[in-house]
Amino acid sequence: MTDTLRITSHDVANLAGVSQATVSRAFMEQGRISAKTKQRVIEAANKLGYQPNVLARSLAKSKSNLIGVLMANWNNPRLTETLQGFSSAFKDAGYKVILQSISNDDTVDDALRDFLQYQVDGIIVISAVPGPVMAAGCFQKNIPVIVVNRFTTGLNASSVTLDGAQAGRAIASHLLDQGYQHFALLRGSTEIQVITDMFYAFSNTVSDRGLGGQINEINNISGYNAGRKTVVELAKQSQVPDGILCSSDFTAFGVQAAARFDLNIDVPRELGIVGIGDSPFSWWPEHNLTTLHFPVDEMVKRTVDALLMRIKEPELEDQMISLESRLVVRGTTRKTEQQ
Amino acid sequence: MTDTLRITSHDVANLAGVSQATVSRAFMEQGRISAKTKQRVIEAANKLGYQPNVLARSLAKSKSNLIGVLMANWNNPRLTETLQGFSSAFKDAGYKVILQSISNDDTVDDALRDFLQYQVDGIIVISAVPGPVMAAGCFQKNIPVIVVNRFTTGLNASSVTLDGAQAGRAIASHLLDQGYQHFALLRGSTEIQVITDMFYAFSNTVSDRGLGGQINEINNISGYNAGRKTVVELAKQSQVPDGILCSSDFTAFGVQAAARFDLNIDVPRELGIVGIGDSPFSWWPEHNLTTLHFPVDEMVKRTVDALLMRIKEPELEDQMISLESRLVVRGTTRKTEQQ
DNA sequence: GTACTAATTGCAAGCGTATTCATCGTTTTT
DNA sequence: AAAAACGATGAATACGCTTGCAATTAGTAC
Repeated sequence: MTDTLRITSHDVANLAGVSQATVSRAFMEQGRISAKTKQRVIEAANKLGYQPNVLARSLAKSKSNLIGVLMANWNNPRLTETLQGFSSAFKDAGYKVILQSISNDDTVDDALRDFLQYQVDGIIVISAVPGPVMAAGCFQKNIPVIVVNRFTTGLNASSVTLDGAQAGRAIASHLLDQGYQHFALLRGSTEIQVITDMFYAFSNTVSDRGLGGQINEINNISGYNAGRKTVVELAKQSQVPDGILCSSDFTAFGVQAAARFDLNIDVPRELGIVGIGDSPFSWWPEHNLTTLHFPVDEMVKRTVDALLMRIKEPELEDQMISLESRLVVRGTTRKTEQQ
Repeated sequence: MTDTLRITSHDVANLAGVSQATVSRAFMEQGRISAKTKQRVIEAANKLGYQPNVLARSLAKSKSNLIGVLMANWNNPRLTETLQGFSSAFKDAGYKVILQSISNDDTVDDALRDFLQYQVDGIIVISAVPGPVMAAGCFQKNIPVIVVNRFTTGLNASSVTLDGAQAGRAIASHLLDQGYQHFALLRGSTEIQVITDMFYAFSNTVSDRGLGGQINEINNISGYNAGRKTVVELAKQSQVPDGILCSSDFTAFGVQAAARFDLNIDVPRELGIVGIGDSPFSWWPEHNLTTLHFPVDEMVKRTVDALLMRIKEPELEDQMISLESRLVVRGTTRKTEQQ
């Protein structure tokens, strides 16, 4: 095994007959160097197969060009798209993404600690919330943190989320317009602020209409089977609502299945179903789900812009960005033609 | 803004009254250091909020503990699960994952070049194949490359894939056992070796049975709409087969939709449909798809093991690992009871 | 208490690049 | 033609850590 490993700028310098500093300058954007020596250096580098060592560069510049991304939910297709978006967008901006996912035994803060050790220039947390201590640590080290898809406040971190209140109003309006009156609101964890906001706004909108609409809020329901079982249970108690809002598409699909396979309830005539996320297969005719659109591209863009801005100007304040989204009306809710 | 930034081992050394080298040893696994000074150092470090700089460590040790993962297909849920698996498994092994995804304009090799600049200790390429030049470059630098979900040979890279031939035989056997005879094989790109192997083995198995089974292979069909449209077209020409194997679940769902909504063909009686991937929602009763299981966990484990092994012992040879998988028989193919 | 060994600790030289400062050759100005 | 201004280059140092080597201390046996 011929050890051609580890070609450094010194090797290139020797071959090109210049100093190491000159090689360094040849590989920088704004390097003060004459065109022809640059040319010569590049040729020598190519001949040797030289690649600058980014780690050494990072050390020297005290800037890693690394962004730590923490992914806490791999089951939502729109969120994996978001992850993809981050990796592309940061690549275009000259950064690399270092990825971690949360497993059961380790916490958000452990992951953040690892990021700090790698000297990341910024941190994105998807669908989880950092602990206050760690968030303060990042703040003190001047490393911006942006929380995506979770609202959080008082934490030295920005956040980018859907506008839960706006969404709740939009969904309620649509359902009320279509004559639905008795609602069930199905959600998983009670600790997700955006959903809380959404359900709150939903309830308020229903009360404001003053038509005597009723609301039954059921927690800890998440996923297909849970959604399906819940509706069957409600039916057993003769408490089937005529409108169900689910905090995820998957739950909504389960609700739909209950109506279709278990209870023989006509959707959307007897029951309206609304999901959240606009999953890539929710438009398929076998589902045809009315669902809240999830603006992946905008979420990525706003997040990346905010983070890069903060990296460039550390004095900036945290932002709470909430994105408007629209309801995609399909076949699981009634639709008036004149709309 | 009190600039408490950049606490180094020197700062800790000062506070603890020891040398910087001692601080370094306190933070290493196998550091030759007495228990009580270690204790003292740790306390000082905590007081200052010190975190070792992994970049500097990597530079000094010529080992980055970084694994480059290149993701080329974000539409397949089983592959994003695989990505998640990699990030968890490498974390447990003391590595971090640096993630890149392929967009239209840039190539696999560009991404690999970036990985090399970050001095990664190993590279995983998911659903894409490196160019020969770059693969040779990695080999020369002694950085192991493993290609996942694509078979490739003669490239100084290992590969981990499904065993296409075994899968093709299993699927053909099942369909023939159930009396299907006229087949269509739908695939996307013709350049995926595993699918080629699968279709080849499928065809051979059909011929071997000698029942006069026919096979129509159709290329460049990928995704729901393409699958649906294709079957409708076949129907127009009265060439509807009685068994269809699709190179992805999504295509299979489209085929199912054509039968259900466009052509009113009875599945599985008149038409058997088989997908590949066992998508997380393929078991839902509205789909109930017979599909080839995708062994995510095993694929992750075999890949990680192979890569770590190669990092530890660079002399090892490349491996071509192919994983057996089983057909999950559900409602889109006939099922004999005595099975 | 002495001599010897083993365990700790400090010193200093890297790891590969960026960057300040001084030097030197060029070009422009008058 | 001399002075001034400028752009290109090299020498040297810093970035924060690891590690071989030497020096020191603690530990053991006699």
